[in-house]
Parts: sequence; C-alpha cells; structure tokens
Amino acid sequence: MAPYETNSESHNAILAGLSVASVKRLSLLPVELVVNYPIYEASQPFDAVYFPESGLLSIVSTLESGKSIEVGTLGREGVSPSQLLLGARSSPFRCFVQVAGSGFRTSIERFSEAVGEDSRLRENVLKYENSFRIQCMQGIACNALHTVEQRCCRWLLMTHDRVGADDLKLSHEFLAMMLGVRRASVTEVLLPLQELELLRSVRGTISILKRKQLEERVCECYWLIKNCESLN
Amino acid sequence: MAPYETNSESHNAILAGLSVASVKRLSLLPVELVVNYPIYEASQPFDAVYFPESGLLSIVSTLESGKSIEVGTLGREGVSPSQLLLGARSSPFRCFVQVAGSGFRTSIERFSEAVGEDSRLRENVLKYENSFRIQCMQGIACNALHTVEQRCCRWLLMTHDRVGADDLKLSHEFLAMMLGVRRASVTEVLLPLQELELLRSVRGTISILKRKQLEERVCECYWLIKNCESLN
DNA sequence: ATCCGTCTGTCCGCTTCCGTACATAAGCTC
DNA sequence: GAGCTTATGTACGGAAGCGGACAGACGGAT
Repeated sequence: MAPYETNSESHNAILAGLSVASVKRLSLLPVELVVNYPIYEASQPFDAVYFPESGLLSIVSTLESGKSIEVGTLGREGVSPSQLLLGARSSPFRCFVQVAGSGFRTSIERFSEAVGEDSRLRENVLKYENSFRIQCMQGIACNALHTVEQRCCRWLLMTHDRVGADDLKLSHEFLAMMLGVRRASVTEVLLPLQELELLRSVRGTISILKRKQLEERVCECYWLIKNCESLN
Repeated sequence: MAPYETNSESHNAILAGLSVASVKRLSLLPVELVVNYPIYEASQPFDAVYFPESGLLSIVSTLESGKSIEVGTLGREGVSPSQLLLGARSSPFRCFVQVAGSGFRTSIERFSEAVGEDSRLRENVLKYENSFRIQCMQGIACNALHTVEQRCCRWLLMTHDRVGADDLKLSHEFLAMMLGVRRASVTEVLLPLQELELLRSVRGTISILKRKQLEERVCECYWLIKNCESLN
C-alpha cells in the first residue's frame, strides 16, 4: 500500500485535524492491527509509533504474582506510545492490540521530528495525554470503590465506544484479566445481564444488545472520562 | 520576602536544574503551604502554579456517593498543575495541601510563557508528567489487586519519602479517605504494625519507626514507582 | 476541673469477591 | 465422529473488607 498522504479520510483524532503537509511529514504507513500484536514491551525501547483508526490497544501491568491487569486503553482518539512526547523511551508496562483494527505507523524519529516542528500535532498529542491522564486517575478511584459489575460495564461501554461494533471478540478469561478479577467473577456478572438481554455472551464473543440499559448500570467513572474526552 | 532569584537552594526538582535567568523569568514568590490550602478546585480554572519544596499535595476525586479518594500525590519532585503543559485549564479533581510545607508560586501566565521559552524547564515538567503518569497507572493495578495493608504501607512510605520527617500529622480518618477504605480498616491495619513497633500512631500523628521493616510489607508498586522516578 | 469534639479501638453481621475445582459445551483437528 | 482444546456455568468454603455502631481516651476550650 502507498504511504498515507492526505488526512481527509483519517479516523484517528490526532491525525484528523492536520494539514496534508503535516501528515506527509510523518511518513505514515498503513498497518493492520492484529490481535495480540505488541506495540511495545515492558522496559524495552519503543520501536515505532502507532495511530489506530479502528480497534483497541491495551496497556497492562504485570505483577510479580504473574497476574496482569489493564492500566490503560486507547483507540482512534490516541497515539501510542504518546509518552514519547514526555521524554520517555520505554515503559514499565506492555501495550498490545486487544481488538483487531487498522491504523498507521511511523518511526520514533519521524514522529519526534514532526512533533518538534508541527505545533498542531504536538498540541493534539498533549491534549490526548491529558485525557489519558484523567482516564488513569479516575481508574484509580474506580478500582478502589466500584463493584466488578460496574467496572465490567464501564469496560464494555468504553470498548464499545471505541470499536464501534456491537460484537466484541473476547473471552471471559480475557476480560477478567483486564479487570483484575477471577474469570468466574466475570461469568457471574455477565449472566444476569444476559438474562435481561442487555448483552449476549457466547464462546469468545460478547455482543452489546441494549446499550442504554447498560449505561444505567455503569458507574459514574464512565461518564466522567467520556466528558473529559469530549472537552478536549 | 523577596522573590526567589537563584536556584542554588531550591529543593524542588523541577527548579533545581534551571539557570538563574530561567528561574528569574518565573517570578517565583515563596509560599507557605498550609494544611488544606487548595491548589485548585474541581472544574474551576487553575489560578496559580505551585512548586513545592517540602510538604505534600494530594489530588482527590470525589464521587457521587460523597466519598473521596486520592488519585495522585506530589511533593518536591513536581509542580502543580503540571497539566497546564498538556493544554488543560482545569481538572475534574481537587488538589490541596495535605502535609504542610513550603514552596514557590507563580502565575499561570508566567509559567506558560516560561515553559514556551525555556526548553529545560519544559523538559523537566514533561519528565515529571511521565513519572506521574506511571504512578497513576500502577495505582490502578494496586487498588485492584493489593490489600489494604499493602496499600497503606505504600502510602506511608511514599509520604515518608517526600516529607522527609518521621512524624506524619494525619488521622486514621484522613488516611482512610486517601485509600478509599473505612476508617476502621485503617485502625485494624495499623494496630499490628504498632504491636511490632514498626510505627506508632497516636491521636493524629503516625510516626515511622522501622522503615526497613515497613518496606518488607509494602507491595511491589512502591518500588516500581520509585524506580521510575529515579530514572527520570 | 469540666465539658465537648475528635480520635481510636472494638465489635457484629453482612456482602463481595477470592481460590479452587469440576462438569458441561462448543468448536477444531484428524 | 473421536478426541482434543478452550470457553463457560456452577459450586463451596473462606478471606477481606464494608456499614454501622458504640465506648473509651485524649486534648483543647471555657
């Protein structure tokens, strides 16, 4: 495929507002984001920059016990690793593709250069950093104070927002890892929701059926994060 | 007091490496940071920028239930509100002085100007943003997976590091709010530690007695965050 | 010295969630 | 379609922490 040269069609929020020249400078290459593809590994130097247009990336922390838990997530609203702009060259966490999609890639060098020269791009990334920061901070509160059901709804709704499709390819096992709970807890939480036909969950696929009613069960954290995203 | 003009004596990590001219440009005024003094209120425009040299600031999220929980903390390693550099002009959270100390203050305008002109200052703030970001992300994992005892030890050790004094003026009630748990849970966690003489807790003051042994009880999150701070 | 507000220790029943285990079911391979 | 692997449903005892309450203790104010 030819490098991406115009911005007219980009669904990535950071690229969306840029001039054609700005986008050109980034030498973007289209990439398929296939499930489990690693964006960066914990403590390894970053080696490329990704702008998702669809799909979802997860950032996870792995503890000594071997348990992993999601500590951040991003889709077409962001870029990864955005902390390049903060001077970071690696992260203690791992980032990988969680829901398949596509997007663009460029090198660390191109990105760093472009960010230095293009104030619009820099501002977009910084603003995105700010929403990410808020998302993390509210996540701290959420994990301490809300039930598994609430957090599970939040996760599903946030993912639904970003993926744009009603069918999410994920197992209970996987969702449990994201939330930092038992696999059985996820099953137990999803069953009643399935009874009520708010969603359907069959062998690796969770389908969102009645979003409105899921929204009634989600904790306020979902709305706070959503509002802060739209402000920026 | 006269405005602060040299950097030789600053204990604030962001100011520490700056040239005299850079510091001058910030027009810093010395401030006492008295307990409960608000740095910014939730959803209100920021009105000044603070560089702590001692003491501790807390950022808290208040939920609909009325419960509050700490979602971030900073001391002399940082500046608040650092997210100015990310384009934010307010925050959904509240920030206030939790442990008394002192530092410097400047206006939003001076800070923004200085950050635009002085790349060293900007880099310092961005690097600080990155450690703060890591602190938040690991906090998500910690709150989901670790016990109240572990989190309590982490909080005490982090505070001890920043405050530099063994006596911390805080009630169980207050610490409970920070951790997002019941007051009684804090009492229950501190009692055995007091039995072992790792600390002493009397009426509004917690004294760290045997740091080393508290370190044995803290979760890995403490070390991860600490390492990432020193890398930057 | 007394009063009063705050802080701490303690308790009880309850909920949530954990660790673990096992059984069934659904899809994949041969 | 037999056999395997993976996903889901279910169960049980137990731990952690909650909500709420109460009593004693401390210290500042009068």
